[in-house]
Amino acid sequence: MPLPPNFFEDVYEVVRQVPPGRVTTYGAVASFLGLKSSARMVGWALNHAIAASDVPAHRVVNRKGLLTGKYHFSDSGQMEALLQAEGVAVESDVVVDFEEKFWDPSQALQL
DNA sequence: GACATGACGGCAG
DNA sequence: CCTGCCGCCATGT
Repeated sequence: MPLPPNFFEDVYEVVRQVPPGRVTTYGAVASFLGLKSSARMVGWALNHAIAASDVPAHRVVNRKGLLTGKYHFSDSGQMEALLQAEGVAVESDVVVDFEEKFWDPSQALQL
């Protein structure tokens, strides 16, 4: 079994720990969970996570800071709106100062 | 079982 | 900086 049985659980928990005004990437989460080369699985899990609620999937973007999953939300502008509401500037579907807003799961556990 | 697709990432050109 | 190709795992046809 390539994926851990609790893969969804782990993804949800990590994403839930992303503080407001910050964003993380699929790759970072995947790497943190041990699926380093399978960032797609993270996106796949998050897609289901939206329906699961409680998971701020809008805080997860790709490595360029691009809001790749905006079309998976109820409204195509929902993701961007949520981010801007939290203080994350978004322009052309891309997080402004992405490096600055980036939050790494390993960084959180590093405390 | 094979082929195509997808919220990605890294590398080469 | 941008584009294209490959690798990755799971799902749908």
